[in-house]
Amino acid sequence: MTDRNASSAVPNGQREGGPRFRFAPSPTGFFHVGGARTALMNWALARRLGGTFVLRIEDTDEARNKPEWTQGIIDALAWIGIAADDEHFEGPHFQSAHAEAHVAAAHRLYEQGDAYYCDLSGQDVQDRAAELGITGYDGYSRDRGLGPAPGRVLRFRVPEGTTVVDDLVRGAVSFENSTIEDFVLLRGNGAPVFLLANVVDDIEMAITHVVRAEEHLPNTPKQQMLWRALGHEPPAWAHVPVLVNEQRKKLSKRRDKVALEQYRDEGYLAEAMVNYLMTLGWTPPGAEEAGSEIAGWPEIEAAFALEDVNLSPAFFDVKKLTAFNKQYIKNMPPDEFVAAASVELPADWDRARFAEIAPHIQERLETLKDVPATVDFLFWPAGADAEPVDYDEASWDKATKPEWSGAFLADVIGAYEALGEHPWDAATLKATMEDLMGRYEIKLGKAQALPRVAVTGRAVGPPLFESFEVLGRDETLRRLHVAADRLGSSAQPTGAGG
RNA sequence: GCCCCCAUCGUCUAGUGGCCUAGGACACCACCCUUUCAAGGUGGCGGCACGGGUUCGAAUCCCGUUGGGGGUGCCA
Repeated sequence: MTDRNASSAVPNGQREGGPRFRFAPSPTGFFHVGGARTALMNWALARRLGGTFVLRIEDTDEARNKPEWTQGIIDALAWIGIAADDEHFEGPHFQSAHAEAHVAAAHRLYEQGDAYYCDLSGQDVQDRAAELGITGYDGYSRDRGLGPAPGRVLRFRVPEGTTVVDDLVRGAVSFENSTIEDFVLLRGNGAPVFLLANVVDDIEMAITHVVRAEEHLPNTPKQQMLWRALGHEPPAWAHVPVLVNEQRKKLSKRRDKVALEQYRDEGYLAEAMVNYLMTLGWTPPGAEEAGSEIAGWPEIEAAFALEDVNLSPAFFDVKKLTAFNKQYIKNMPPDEFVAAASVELPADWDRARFAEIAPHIQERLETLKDVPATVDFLFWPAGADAEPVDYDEASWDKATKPEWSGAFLADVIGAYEALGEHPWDAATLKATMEDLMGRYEIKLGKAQALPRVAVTGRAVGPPLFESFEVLGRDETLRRLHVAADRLGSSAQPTGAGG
């Protein structure tokens, strides 16, 4: 069955203008990461092959779909680089606008004898199946010659034989037509179902390549029969594996975090998301030699091929996504990073001050959301009447544990104050502290512990001396004194001294 | 139940009969570097589901088993 000889070259029915791909989401409220992945694949192919990416909103389920969902889809696509104003982009088209064509096609099928009406209700079908010991519809009305009437559904007359689906990623997949029931085309109320609408629209829009998730594979033989019955050669099909969760179940919005928007809001970069999504089932060329799977869109677009897509479901691993995100943040141009990170900052935080510390935190972040907590100490109220530093007590305890800590802190304060008019810069601050270390026979790693907790409240953070420099002489010394006082008073009982 | 798909380290993958004593990435561990945390460097752990074939030779081809997934709507 793995006859993967179908080429990615345009198959039959190509019209001028190159191959036509399509992405046909239904507007259900948010954009699924799995949808993003298939959209990206279609986009890569459409652009490289000089074709078109058609966006079609499948909004035929009136029960749930609002105009804003459509805008949400367009925004989400734009976020991952699929721009509506790109020359390869077409749409959005709305399926609901073609309802008449769908119905007309159904009638044509009926006229041709490829479809017939049936007056059984869903319950009737179930009852008969139970009685006959079979599943699904048994073809009860096939030869009853019923005409259209309210309440009657129109069913496709599945022919005998075998239907072979030529899939670009899986090869030839064959289905025994006898296992496919006469499926519904028009509901009892006359409304067309997805299977039909989808095919009619694809034909109408001259789609040459249908690239979608594996869950649609079982629908494909039915759609292929429809294409033929409607007088057209089917398009090239390609079913890529689904994305699964840690339980290996298809990602679902009910139990899994699948909204693209959510990742965006949580500080993930579009480029990282795009790159990661494309590594699910596929590897950018040269990744092995480079020792990295990080690849920009141009590279991906130039190399992506359906034939190279892996066949098994892939686990959407947020940990790996996060690792990619960290890489991308680290590699951002500095000014771009400042701009992106600033969005996460409270309005009253001084942007200029943030820009000073930015280079020192850029390689320490997993997401943009981590920015505020990393630099917050620079924006705490300053001055004599400011609130006391909110120390992380565990860090404080550990930093004040060494018996020399209090004396060392006092020395640091003394030395820093002795700097007088000397520039308050990181290099000076570091050298000054290092001069003191000899007396205590400690290394910088230990020496900086208490000063760090004193000024930032925590045991970890951006490089210390740079932080002191950005914070400024007055506030740094003030916090150092506050800590010394706190240490002094707590040490009082045992009369600890220098 | 029935139909279809799939099966390489924990995860994502490279691999299309000999280059494989199976390579990379993420995660994890250790060490180095070091101003904490990161980053970087080095090393390590860890896999071809099982059983039959075919072949001089199989992770790669065939069959079966087992396991996983998807679909079975008058949803899309």
